[in-house]
Amino acid sequence: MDDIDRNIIALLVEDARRSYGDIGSHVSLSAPSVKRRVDALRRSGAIEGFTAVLDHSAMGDATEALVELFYAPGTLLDEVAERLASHPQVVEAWSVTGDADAVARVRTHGNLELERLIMELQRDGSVVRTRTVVVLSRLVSRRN
Amino acid sequence: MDDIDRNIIALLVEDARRSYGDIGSHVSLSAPSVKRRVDALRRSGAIEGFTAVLDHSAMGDATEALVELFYAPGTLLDEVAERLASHPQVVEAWSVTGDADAVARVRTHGNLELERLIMELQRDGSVVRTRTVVVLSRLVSRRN
DNA sequence: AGTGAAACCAGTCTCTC
DNA sequence: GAGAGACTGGTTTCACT
Repeated sequence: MDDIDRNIIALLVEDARRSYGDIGSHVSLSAPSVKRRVDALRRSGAIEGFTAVLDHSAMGDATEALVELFYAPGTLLDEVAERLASHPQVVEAWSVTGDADAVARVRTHGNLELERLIMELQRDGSVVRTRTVVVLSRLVSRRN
Repeated sequence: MDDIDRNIIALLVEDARRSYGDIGSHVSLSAPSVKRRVDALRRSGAIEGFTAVLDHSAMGDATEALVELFYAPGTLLDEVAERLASHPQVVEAWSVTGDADAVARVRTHGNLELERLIMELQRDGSVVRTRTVVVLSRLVSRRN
């Protein structure tokens, strides 16, 4: 992983559909060389894949929230992760320090669906309590 | 925006470097038709772009945290957004309901840089208080 | 909105350095 | 590790439906 690799990654973060030749002209390398490096970066796991960046508000998912989750003592993380992942509205979730045990970032069509989701999360065994903050607006959103 | 568009979007979220022909064979459309739909989805803003998904822990950014920010009354959101965006470690930030005014998701090389970042955020005018939870592990991470 | 044909461009492989 | 060249396959435009 050298500066050229980091440069290639930056170019692919900016636009994942760039051609190898185009990337090569930015980093002074031929297309095959760029392909070899990108293949290596994917194999090493530094690049996990390529995805489309969506405008969810333009697609009906207008409500975002952070749900803090409090679990009963002795609850297993894998179990928690599995239950959270089973809800398609849970976009991201982390196990955290602090008074809550985990935080889930969720996206729903509106407050009604958010309310229903929170109740479902509370019914998923071992959840003792939740505390939700609703996202009013997105202040920063970096592509990486 | 019909079911075919939603299908095309799902395929591009899964792999943004898929060819139009490949997408077409999944949605029973020719490559040129798929291209026109993708162009339209980009123009409408539903698709904001295409990016590489990185493994940040494999690249030295091992520490993630959520920093709750409390601002002085009357602080302007645009100002807050600009100041947060000026720190490259701030990956995402939202204005939220609840007792905190905003939450920033940050990524640093380690606890030392996190500590320094929190102190810098506190020095950015109008910040009255911060409260930080450190991410212990990633439980769910959906690509969308 | 869609298709198929055609020209053009990009991806990928092998070989050589 | 990198480039050149050749082959394969993808992208894009156009005429047509």
